[in-house]
Amino acid sequence: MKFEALTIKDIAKALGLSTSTVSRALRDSYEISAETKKMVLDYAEKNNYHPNPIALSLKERRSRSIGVIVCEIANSYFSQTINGIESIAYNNGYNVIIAQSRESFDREVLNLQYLTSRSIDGLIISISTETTDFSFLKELHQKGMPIVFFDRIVSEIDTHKVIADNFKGAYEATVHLINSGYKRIATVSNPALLSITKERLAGYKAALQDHDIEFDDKLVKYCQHGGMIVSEVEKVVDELLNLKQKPDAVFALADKLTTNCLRIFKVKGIDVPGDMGLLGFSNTDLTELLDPPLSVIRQPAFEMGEIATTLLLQLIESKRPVTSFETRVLTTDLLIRNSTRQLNVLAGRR
Amino acid sequence: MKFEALTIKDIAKALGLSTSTVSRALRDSYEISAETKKMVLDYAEKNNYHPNPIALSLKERRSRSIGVIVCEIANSYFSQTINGIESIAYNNGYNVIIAQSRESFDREVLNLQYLTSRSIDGLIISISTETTDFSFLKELHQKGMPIVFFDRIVSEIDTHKVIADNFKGAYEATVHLINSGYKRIATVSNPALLSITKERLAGYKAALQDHDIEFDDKLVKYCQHGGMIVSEVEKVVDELLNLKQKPDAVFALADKLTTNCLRIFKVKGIDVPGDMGLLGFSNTDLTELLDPPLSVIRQPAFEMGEIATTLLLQLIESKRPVTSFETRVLTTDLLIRNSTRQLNVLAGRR
DNA sequence: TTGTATGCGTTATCAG
DNA sequence: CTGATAACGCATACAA
Repeated sequence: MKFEALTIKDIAKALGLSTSTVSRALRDSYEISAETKKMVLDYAEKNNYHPNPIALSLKERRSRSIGVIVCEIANSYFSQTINGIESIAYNNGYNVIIAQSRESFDREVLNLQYLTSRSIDGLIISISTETTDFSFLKELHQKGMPIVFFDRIVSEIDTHKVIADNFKGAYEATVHLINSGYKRIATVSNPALLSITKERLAGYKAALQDHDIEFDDKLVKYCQHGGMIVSEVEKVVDELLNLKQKPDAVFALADKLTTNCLRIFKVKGIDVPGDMGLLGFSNTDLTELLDPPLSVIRQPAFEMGEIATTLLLQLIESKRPVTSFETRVLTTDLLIRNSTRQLNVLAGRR
Repeated sequence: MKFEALTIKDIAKALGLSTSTVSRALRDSYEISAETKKMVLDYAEKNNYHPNPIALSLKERRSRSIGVIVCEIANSYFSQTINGIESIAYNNGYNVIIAQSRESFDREVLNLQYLTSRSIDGLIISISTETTDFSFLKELHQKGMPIVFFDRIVSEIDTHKVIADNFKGAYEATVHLINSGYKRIATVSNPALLSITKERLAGYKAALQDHDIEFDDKLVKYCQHGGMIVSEVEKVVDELLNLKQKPDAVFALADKLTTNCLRIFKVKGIDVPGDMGLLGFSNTDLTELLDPPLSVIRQPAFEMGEIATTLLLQLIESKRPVTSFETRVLTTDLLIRNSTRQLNVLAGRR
């Protein structure tokens, strides 16, 4: 008892018409008589006819689906972004096909190959921490595949991009740490080559400079796998703690890094913010409920997903090749959690 | 400069062969001479040929993609499940198409209509809180669409199901609350008709009974929208707090409900676990870092996604109609967080 | 061993 | 107003 969907041909046979007549009737063509139209429409309605999207895709050379590649779905920032993507895609009749790179370049390329070659109309991607070779993406872009980058962008490829104002976010966060009395602020970050890392570190450095604090590159630590592996974060935290001149605060430059730093501090019995200040980028909606309530920089993930999708659909549906691309920069929110405890500690510190 | 992929026809023309020869050569058919095969393969390789998946889908009447409908992606439990789903799908060459019902029955049906009618080969779904009419799903199932339910299942439809042992999880959690000294344990739960609600409430009731605590239905509160709206949770918490005989603990029966209860208690200045015990189902990986560290029941979300997908692929790829379906029940983990503070409070309570 | 013809479901083009 | 036919890209039964 195999699933056999009703086709236009079935309707034609049942009604003694030709397929083209049925097709036109269904599309409400002006050249079909009212009665034929009604007959077809009624029959289609009653028998729950739906055009076969795959046949349509073949004909129209478009699949009405967009591919999304992120490193990991189970990450607040990315799942919120996908939420926004799905929201716009759904409203415009597009499917969203999800793939995860799991921070692996190889998987990213495989996903790319897999999704492309005509099965997606466009691509929204945030590249993996490992990716330094953009030739595949470049080629894809040159072949005419509409691409929108978000978060971890590839600056060399000229297309729409959606990012948070990472510079400003990091700047404000660093200033907040400085104003809270911290003097030696370390960073735990993603790989150095990632766009977000560069932008955030630049903001951090600018804030230090504006407050006459000397930049010390021993205080900048990188996690090659973006904090996916806890031990990796633990290693760099240990390195920081073993420095001759220990830092008094950590600025974590990504979601997983922030929460994993907190986790490691807890395990090691390091009191936050007593022994060590902590602030980081994070999009979980639980940061205010943490112990201590953690001040965080939050990215407008949902909106970023919405905007990326809107831009992508513009690219997909534009008749002429698009020549001018934009980079949307959204503001981040610095959410300051002033637990009483934190205030006391900070007061004592000053 | 439009994206024009290489087709089998192009290769045939370029090499002076017929399309069928090329097709067979590419599929490594035994009836093609080694030299022709090599010529075709080399040309395809050099020109980066990829078969058009849409044409393949039309021919084979399968899209090699599976649909996933959940209420919300940006929910730890569901994003973890999708992680597992994507993992298995990827390894088997299937696309994952995501759709969100946002706890709305109408959207769920629209998604269903949208994804089906031949554009997906199978469906993995956890129904929305609103859904009480399963006729659409039933019809789909009868038409032969392979379906696997997970988490919020539809017991009336006979197909594979993947659930956590909600009864046992809730039982153990309730027992833990009882053993911690709580005597009047309220529940905040999803709508009563949801499978998970029934199973969890049954576990809760059984635990009460086994410990000679009378069940009081005034202590059972439902949130129609699954805690998507904070105010909804706040309302039922208020109702509980206004009871003549106030509860001394809350057992939250779902992810969002748990964290939102904690959030509301914080806002209201209710100390957990001093003024009010709290324990709930939750899959965020931050519960141990919360204030207080929250004991939770965790579902094996990733594995559930993996198993659901494995079962679905079996259904899809089985030649004969499958007649015997199974319900996989995975054990939950009760993660007990014994903060010193909590221990003191509980010691004082006894 | 290779080529020709057909069909998957749909729409567009051309006839009638 | 309606019908026949070709085409989208591919695989395959059938011919050669």
